[in-house]
Amino acid sequence: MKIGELSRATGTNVETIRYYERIGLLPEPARSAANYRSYGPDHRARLVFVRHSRELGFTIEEIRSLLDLSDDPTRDCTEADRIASAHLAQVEDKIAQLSLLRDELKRIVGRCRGGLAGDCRVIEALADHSQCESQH
Amino acid sequence: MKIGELSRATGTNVETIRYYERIGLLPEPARSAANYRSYGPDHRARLVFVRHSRELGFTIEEIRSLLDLSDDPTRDCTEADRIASAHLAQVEDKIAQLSLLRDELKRIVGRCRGGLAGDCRVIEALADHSQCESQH
DNA sequence: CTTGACCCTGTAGTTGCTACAGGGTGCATA
DNA sequence: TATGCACCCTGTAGCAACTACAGGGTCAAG
Repeated sequence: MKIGELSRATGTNVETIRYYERIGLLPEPARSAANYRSYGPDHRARLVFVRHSRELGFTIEEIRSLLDLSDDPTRDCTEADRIASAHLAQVEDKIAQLSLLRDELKRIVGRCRGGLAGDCRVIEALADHSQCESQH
Repeated sequence: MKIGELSRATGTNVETIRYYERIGLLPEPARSAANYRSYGPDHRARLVFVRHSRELGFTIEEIRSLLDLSDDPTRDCTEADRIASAHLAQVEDKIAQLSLLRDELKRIVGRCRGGLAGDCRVIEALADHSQCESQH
């Protein structure tokens, strides 16, 4: 299949596929006589793996490690679990941090009475960290 | 005060202060005879405003608008409330999205029995989106 | 007089793409 | 046969919001 077909089959931008190849996440595919990239089911499966991992928020480097593991089925797989666990912890941290942030924003928003900017509670709150209840 | 003092006073990297100046978020300060930047309380207050807004996740462009409002106290301030509300909505979206993600990751993590990568449930789950319960 | 901490400008790197510019290929239609 | 259009190629530059140098100047203490 050509790059456009792979793009449609996986919901991945054509430019992104070429980018993944450039950074070595996808192997260089065979080329047609016209120098067009030609992909098979293995390429497709690998790209699906990459996209799915990206959707789950893994970084390119994490995905690289996960691909290395999956390329060598004789390796110990606790490493994969370690990467995923570390990522889960990061996501949970991020949620906690955003929740604090949301609470502060809620307190700030809606204090506006529609008056002049000079009296605006929103702007005042941004200028003065001590009005915040938490370390965000 | 010199840039290093302002840096310590606000917990902002020196390079970041110069960056804010370059993109027009902070005004160009006066210079000493040795061409050192020289800041006063107004600069400091403005930088505190910027940093606090950044900590709350506002983009530079949003901060630019908020600073414009705060620079002209006769303007209507509903705009400030609108920016903050839109940002709050974005944060809430992000939290919801990360929560889905966290749930999927939790299901994936810990399925590893410490065997070989060839049988790894973690890697398998990443390769196969259909094992997921939600659209993430 | 030298050491070290600070300051300056300008540029390049980071992450994960995305968007051209400027060209070539391949197939259907007039 | 011409020509239009969708697709493909490479290479480079842009995005956000910084961060990290390189290569130089300034200043006070010992």
